[in-house]
Amino acid sequence: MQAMNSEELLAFLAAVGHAQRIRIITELAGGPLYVSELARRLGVSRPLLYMHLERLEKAGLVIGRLELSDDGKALKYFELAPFDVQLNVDTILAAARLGGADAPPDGTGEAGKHSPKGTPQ
Amino acid sequence: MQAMNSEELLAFLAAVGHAQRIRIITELAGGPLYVSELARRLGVSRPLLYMHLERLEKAGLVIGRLELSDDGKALKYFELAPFDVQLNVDTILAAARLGGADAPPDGTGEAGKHSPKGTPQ
DNA sequence: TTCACCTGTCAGTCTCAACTTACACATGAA
DNA sequence: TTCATGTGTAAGTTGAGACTGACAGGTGAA
Repeated sequence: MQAMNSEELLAFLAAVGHAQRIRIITELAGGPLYVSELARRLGVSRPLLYMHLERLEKAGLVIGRLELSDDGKALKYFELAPFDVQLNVDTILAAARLGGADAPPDGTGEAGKHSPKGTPQ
Repeated sequence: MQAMNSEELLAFLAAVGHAQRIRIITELAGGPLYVSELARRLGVSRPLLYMHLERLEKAGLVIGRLELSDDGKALKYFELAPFDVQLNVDTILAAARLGGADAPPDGTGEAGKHSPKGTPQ
């Protein structure tokens, strides 16, 4: 979970930055749940929940596994993946330096320019 | 920057979770810049940049101030606000507990339920 | 007066994520 | 066979955010 590039960081932030998905995380914090049960608890349609879970899984926030219940039914369980991300200027800059989708094509982003008053150009 | 509720956390995450705004943060990390100059550096239209900056400001990530340059021109400078957010299951749960826009109407979200195999209902 | 800067905002278009409805397909139990 | 349960996906609609272009205003300098 350390040193993600800007692409991964973006996926992570976009995944967590949504009310429904925060609720999913909150619910899964109590332990693994299968999709239909989770949908019932949240009052959300199953296809919609699938989309959110897919997004969370791609971002590495949840892990899904197909499990066979005692009575032979296939249940898709999801559980929280451990994650811990520090978010400040330094970590964002570090991610940007690692490149990724949104990295500027040219290295025009040197730090330390500070020109709050001098005529810029 | 500590103990934000789910609403604030969501605003923060949604603000940072966007490629363009990550680039804005990256650029502002080098020091304050006024809008037109920033727009030029990023190759972004000014109205669009305004929207992003507005969003970042509402989330408390940047601070804008109108400044008068030496030759009497009004320049709108933006600079990074200090921020440091830890993102893991605990901090998200803590934010959810503080309530906010996405908080569930009923307190159905107690942790510690763990029913991965027992018949849920 | 005109030019080259700047701020600020409005009215659009467009794209994509979010969301709904509906289907096909399994299983075990009545 | 039918019902209630589950998975998985393929349509569609919709709504919000992202983005563009054009405007109105201000300044100082040529």
